[in-house]
Amino acid sequence: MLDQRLLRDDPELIRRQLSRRGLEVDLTGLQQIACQERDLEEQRSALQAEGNRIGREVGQRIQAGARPDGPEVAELREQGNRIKQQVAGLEEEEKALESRLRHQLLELPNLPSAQTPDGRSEADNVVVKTWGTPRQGPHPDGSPLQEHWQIAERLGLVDTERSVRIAQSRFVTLLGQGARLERALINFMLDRHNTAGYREVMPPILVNTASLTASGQLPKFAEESFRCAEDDLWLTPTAEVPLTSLHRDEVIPAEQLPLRYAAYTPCFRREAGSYGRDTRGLIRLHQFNKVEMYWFTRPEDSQAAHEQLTRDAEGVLEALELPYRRIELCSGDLGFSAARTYDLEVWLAGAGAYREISSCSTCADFQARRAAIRFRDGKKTRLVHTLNGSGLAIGRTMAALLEHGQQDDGCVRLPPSLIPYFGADRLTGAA
RNA sequence: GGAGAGGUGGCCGAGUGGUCGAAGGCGCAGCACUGGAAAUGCUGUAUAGGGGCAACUCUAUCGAGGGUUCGAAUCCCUCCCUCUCCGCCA
Repeated sequence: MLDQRLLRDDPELIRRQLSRRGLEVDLTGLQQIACQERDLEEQRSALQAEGNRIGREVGQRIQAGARPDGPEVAELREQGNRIKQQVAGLEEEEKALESRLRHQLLELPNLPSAQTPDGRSEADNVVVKTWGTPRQGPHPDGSPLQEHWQIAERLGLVDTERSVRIAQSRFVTLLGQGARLERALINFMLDRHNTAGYREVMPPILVNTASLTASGQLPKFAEESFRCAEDDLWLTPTAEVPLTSLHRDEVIPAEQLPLRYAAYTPCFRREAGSYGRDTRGLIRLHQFNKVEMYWFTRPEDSQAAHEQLTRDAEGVLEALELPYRRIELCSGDLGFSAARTYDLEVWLAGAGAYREISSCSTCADFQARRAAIRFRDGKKTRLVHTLNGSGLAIGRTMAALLEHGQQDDGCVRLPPSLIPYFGADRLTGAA
């Protein structure tokens, strides 16, 4: 959420920054509401001060011997009642304005950071670096490299047809070595992050409306999440949601910062409006597994933290020997809560394309303001900065491993770092 | 699901209509004392919003929301949460 004071003082700055996202908004109305609300508050609190004074005086007179039902007390009562009515009227107006203001502010995305490059769409994103050598087909025997879903089905790692029976399309059932590899990847990543100093978290994956609002999924993107209608609970679309709310409404002691967490959770997304896209395989599912990293930092540390967070995600890809590149998102392609984002794209050898596997963002104080997460800075409290990054999306990691490690004898070789977790150096489809 | 108890400041805990943002204690910070520390003493120590360059000041907040009253932590209503016991259950 954007700062109300900034809205009152410099709406032009907000307008300019939002237009970098391709969002043209007229903020004059909103600014007026904000100022009007502040004026009302001033009037109201002055009246309340007067009312408090009268209340005190009644008490004093009665204690000094005045009769509670005498004329002088009755006069004060009369005044008190008048003020009470006026206050009630002002309060009502104020509440109405406040709620309008809040609702509209909750709909506005974060301001892009000064470092974020300008641009209108995905096409304007910037390749920051590439790592590793993308494997190009075909196999030595001349047969083309396969896509991960072909390999997965051939080796019996997944069962798509039966998944529809159990749930719907866009769900997957992992079997045998497929299930085992998924589990190995989760453990591998969590252990890695643990060693790097992230505290492991296993949060609830049903989250309430306040949590989704705090991290920015609500109110604007309600159609993206699955909802349990009878319970004010939603299936979390990412561990970012419970991790943000882990410290919602808290004041964190400054010496505890930065706080770093890593959580594995299943993630649930309705993927509304993506009909026909990525219909095969593990790329786009209603339910997928992900290990998420999350930082709470002092504002002055968040930029360095963003680099470190991204490096930590890259470290997972490097340990798995998967070629990737780092993309910096342009202002027009930023997610709702992000001020600045690096996407990591892994090379899918069979598809012959880079595919997003991690998104590492700093949200500056945007989520912290929604979630009221502060830290103590001397005498004052200030908003923290929050950062999140996938480390990594498990299904997409498996896809990349299958495509990257496929051999012409039909099996899939795994990187050495994964062998202790998986218990074998290759997938053969036996078991 | 049934029965009971309870939600007060960073923590413990007092407070059943009047000047209470709230006694007392703990903790924390500063100062004094000390060679240094402990102990002791003194002082200070909530959050949010508004006004002011500032000192400071106004308003709100005792789980949340509503009500009664000139005045509510205290009385009334609704809701939420926590704990204990019973039942059920991975």
